[in-house]
Amino acid sequence: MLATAIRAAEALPEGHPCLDCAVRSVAVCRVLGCDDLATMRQLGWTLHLRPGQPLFHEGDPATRVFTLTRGALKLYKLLPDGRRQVTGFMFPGDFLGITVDDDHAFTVEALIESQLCWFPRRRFGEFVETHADLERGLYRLAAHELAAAQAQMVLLGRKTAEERVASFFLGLLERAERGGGRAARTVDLPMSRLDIADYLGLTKETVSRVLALLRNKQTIRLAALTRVEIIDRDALTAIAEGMTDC
Amino acid sequence: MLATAIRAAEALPEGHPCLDCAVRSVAVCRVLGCDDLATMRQLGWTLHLRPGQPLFHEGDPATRVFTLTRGALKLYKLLPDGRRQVTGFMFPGDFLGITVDDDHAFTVEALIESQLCWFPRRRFGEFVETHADLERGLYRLAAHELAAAQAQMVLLGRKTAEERVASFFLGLLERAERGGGRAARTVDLPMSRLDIADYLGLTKETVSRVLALLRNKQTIRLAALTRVEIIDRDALTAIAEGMTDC
DNA sequence: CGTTCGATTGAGCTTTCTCAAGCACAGTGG
DNA sequence: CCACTGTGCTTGAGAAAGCTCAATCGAACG
Repeated sequence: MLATAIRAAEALPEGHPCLDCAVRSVAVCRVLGCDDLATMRQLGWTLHLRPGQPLFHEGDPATRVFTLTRGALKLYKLLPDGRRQVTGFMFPGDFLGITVDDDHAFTVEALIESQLCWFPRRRFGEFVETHADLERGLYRLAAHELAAAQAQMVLLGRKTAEERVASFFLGLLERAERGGGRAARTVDLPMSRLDIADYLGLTKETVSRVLALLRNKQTIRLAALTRVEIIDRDALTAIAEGMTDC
Repeated sequence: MLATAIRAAEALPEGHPCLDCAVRSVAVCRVLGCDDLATMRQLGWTLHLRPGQPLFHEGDPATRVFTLTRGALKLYKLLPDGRRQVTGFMFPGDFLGITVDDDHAFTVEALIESQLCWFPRRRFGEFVETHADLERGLYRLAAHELAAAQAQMVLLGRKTAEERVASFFLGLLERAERGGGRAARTVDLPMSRLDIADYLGLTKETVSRVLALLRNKQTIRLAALTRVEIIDRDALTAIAEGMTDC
């Protein structure tokens, strides 16, 4: 199915306005498990974001659904006094539009130069209604995200700073492997230390200190500020699950 | 639709084996927005739990889906060393079975005497496939739970102990009002202080101390160990959103 | 009336936060 | 080519929120 979609995309001439849509639709289709690329392509529009640029804010009316095709996003919620909780990061192929409310429940902002494909929410909804497999894919996606959210609750409610950071790296690693299709040893960090801290329920200083700690333990190596090499994955897994001292 | 379902249930003679199923199906139907009660009734089975009795454990194969018809449940995940995160509580009418994995992602345990209606997962899946509206209801339910999980992430990652407890009470209050249909002033706490603590990412001692604090502030009153009266809901809301000192 | 178990209260401690200073790297202009 | 500057990262020291351990309380139950 994915192969079909890619072939369909490649059949278009370079620069053709539909090319991008097609490529992007591949992502939608891959995520939602839908095969009707032709229809998807007719509906889609393109959108670019610069680093730091918001896609929409918490409370904005949810009029569109998106698929991230290039770049990286952060999703977050704010408290009135400015405290922030990053609820997730998105990478190419990820779908953004699971909601039953009329308004968005969180803010989305680009971490780096990003490209998205979007569809009007209503038309997407109509399209989904005529494609039972897509509807099911949407449900599966929501169920999957729910499970991830529950794992994050364990992290935020019960893990130590070191365990949180270890879990974070492993999560990024698994995501990279899912996206890239093969085992990875390094992960990119398109987000700032503050973003990481706000995702893990810590402060940027604590994140920094734990990074230093893991570096001293030879568990990770900071290849660059925004690039971490996992030296000892087993150790990292043990730390992440709190099995260091029991 | 709900009225129809209830009438169908009441049409059966007292003690008839289908009565319970019918009543329970009302709950499933209410939650999932499905109207085909007759079919649901034919598929359902009954199950009772005593306080503290587990329904299933994290990692068990997910072979059934449930609707809670009476009582209250807690859902939790454990770390290897025993640390626990309660990811949610369930009350009558709540549906339990959102997963795409073969195994359960959390443990479920009865807080008090409880009654559930269950269906074999596979047969439920087949049934859902033939009822597009049910499939949509399932998606909406998952999306709703996802939003709730994200709100809980803010609580666990960024709120103070006082804010967490205030949010918890307001959540229970809203749930009670949704279930009861009218404004509520008191909430029952079928769970222990430890359960509350494990839900809020605190210790039972801290929960106890915050309870005393809110009591001294005249924001709540402890009508009994397991019953809280909300005296000043606005104040509680202000605390929950962190708007006390800004 | 005593026992038990959960809830509360108290005292000291630990982890993480806060605030502040120093560092490193990228971009800018002399 | 190199100092200048800004921004984000790191490191340090002290503070605080919440945790741990321990004692006490109190309601339910035999």
